[in-house]
Amino acid sequence: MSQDPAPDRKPTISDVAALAGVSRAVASRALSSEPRPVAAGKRQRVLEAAQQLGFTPNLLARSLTTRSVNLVAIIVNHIHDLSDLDLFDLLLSEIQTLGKQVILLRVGSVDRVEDFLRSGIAWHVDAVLVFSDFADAATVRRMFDTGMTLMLNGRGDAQSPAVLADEASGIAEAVAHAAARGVRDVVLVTGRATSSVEAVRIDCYRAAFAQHGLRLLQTLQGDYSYDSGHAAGSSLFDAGEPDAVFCTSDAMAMGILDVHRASFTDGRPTRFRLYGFDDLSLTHFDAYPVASIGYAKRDYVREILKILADPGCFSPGMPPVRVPTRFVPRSSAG
Amino acid sequence: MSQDPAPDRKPTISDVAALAGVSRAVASRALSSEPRPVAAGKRQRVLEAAQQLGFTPNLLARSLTTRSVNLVAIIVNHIHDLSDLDLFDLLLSEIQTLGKQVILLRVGSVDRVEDFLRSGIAWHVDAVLVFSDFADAATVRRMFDTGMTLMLNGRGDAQSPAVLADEASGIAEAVAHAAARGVRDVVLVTGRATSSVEAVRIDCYRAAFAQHGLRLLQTLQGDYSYDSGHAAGSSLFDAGEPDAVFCTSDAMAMGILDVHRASFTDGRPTRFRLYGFDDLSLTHFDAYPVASIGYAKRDYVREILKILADPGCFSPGMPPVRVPTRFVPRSSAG
DNA sequence: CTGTTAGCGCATTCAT
DNA sequence: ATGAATGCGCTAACAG
Repeated sequence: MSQDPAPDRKPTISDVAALAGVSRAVASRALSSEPRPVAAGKRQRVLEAAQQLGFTPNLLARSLTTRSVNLVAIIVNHIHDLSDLDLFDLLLSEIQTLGKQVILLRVGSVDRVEDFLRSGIAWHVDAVLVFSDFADAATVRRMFDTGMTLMLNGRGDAQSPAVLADEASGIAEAVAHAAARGVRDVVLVTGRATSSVEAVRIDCYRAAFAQHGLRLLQTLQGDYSYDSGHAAGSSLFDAGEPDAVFCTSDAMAMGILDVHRASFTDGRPTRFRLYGFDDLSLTHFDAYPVASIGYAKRDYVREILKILADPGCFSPGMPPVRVPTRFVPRSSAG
Repeated sequence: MSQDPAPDRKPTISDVAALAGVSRAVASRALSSEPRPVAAGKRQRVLEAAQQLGFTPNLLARSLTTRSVNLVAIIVNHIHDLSDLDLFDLLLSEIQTLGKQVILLRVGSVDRVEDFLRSGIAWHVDAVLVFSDFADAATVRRMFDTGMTLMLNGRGDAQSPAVLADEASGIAEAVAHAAARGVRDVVLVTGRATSSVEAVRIDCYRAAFAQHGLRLLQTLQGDYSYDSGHAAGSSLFDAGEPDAVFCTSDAMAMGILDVHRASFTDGRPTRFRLYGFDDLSLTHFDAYPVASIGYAKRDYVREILKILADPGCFSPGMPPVRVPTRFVPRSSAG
């Protein structure tokens, strides 16, 4: 009981209760966001007392009993995992709208990831959004004291909800676009196929090529980066002259574009058509008019938030939510 | 006392103590990272018991008494405030190395910022890194229950430590570079001067122009973005032909470069020299060889971490830590 | 060096 | 509808 609230100490709910002349329990109920039974008069007095004292509930103490911190973790390998900043900006903003705050975990260079995660508040978050492919769903579930692990990295399982881009649709559109323009021979520039997402992506391209009777002259391997695209650019014609080059990231396409800028006039191809992937906002810059494949960020974020806001909407066994990708024509593809 | 640890409940320190046959206090001390007096034998037993039970301390409970959560908040307006991703990536990584986790707050679109901050765990963080210019030091201190608010937005005061780029050095170098190449007439493209950082930056340019006897034909105002640079590009020659154009952001310089790409051959100027600001990693892309001004990100992060790791090293009244900027020549400046 | 005790601030029984 | 009492899991203060 705080008969004499120390001037330097932050007011607690006991102080509020004392000032309002009620018990702590009543004060707690009156201050609760949930509608709990409290006499109207007392509720009023409690609210006024809280106001007057500048009372702020201690959320650490609260979470001790409620077992909820209103915190969600976002796990990335590096910052660049969020292939586009606009996506992350939107995601962060929307999560905050839910009244939750975001703790950002970069596991790229952490040696003992599990220890690192366990020894921080992140262990107690209400939900985990996994962009990094550092672990599969089962491992992630073991690493956090939460039932809600949202797999966005393609390594999910039936126990955890997942939201994934449906890459097939966009890739099919892009390849059809090329085929319709008379493309016959193509080159594919990929990232490392260690991530399952990339493996799927590559399969989609292969299938689409086969369907349209396109000939795959060669497959070059990069690491999604601009520099690796630049490097791939040098060996682009090693296996013959392609009519089109498909890249599994915009950054690599930009590297290639820069190596072969002479083959483009006003961004339009004279030697081969160029297709990227991700629909980076950067492709709006004049110098990199890279035709790309992407999904509506707003839809993607909406699906994530739907699950975050109402975890009950997912039950084990449900398939991943799919957000369709679409082909985004730009001059590099003619 | 947990005589019979429920199988579904996570083991607490009481369980560990019981299994090890010691009191909770001893278990607590043995598990502490600080070196506390415990008999070697008991410490061993406690550690084994913890191991065996898979005990993980509840940091929320711990922080309730220690009043420290090992959490630092980073406040930005939008994600793009971290003008370069590489900086943020490094910063995040280094903070984690300190054993702290990062909660990222985007206050850009939040209506009642103060309420938002108070109603989340962020209120309890150990330190706050303020990149956003949404508030001055005094306000920020009121918004968090922490003594450690690190001002990185130029709105600091004597009570809080600050780390700032010393823009003068780099700007002086850039302008000197231009003057040495015979530049006489210049145009300045700025962001909104509402932020004090931008105001300082503009003053530096003006002073440097005056010192070298350069004539400022006109000042165009953008908002740091590529699009605003693009827009400014159209009115570049309204007040005469400049020999050089200085921009207070690389993005704006890139917009201008794209509007006037015909005036550059292989990135080198034929009509006017172009200078940016920020030294974005993007300027390594061939298409945007923008000469720029920047600081060593590693130094900047190191200064921040120095303060974070040892808050005692700052005492009220100390001036901001200054990280020098340098001119980074690239072909756009000839 | 060790065990007992008393909180940290809050939500939640369970009687009334 | 209310209040007294209990517990969340842990650390700190105090005796021994």
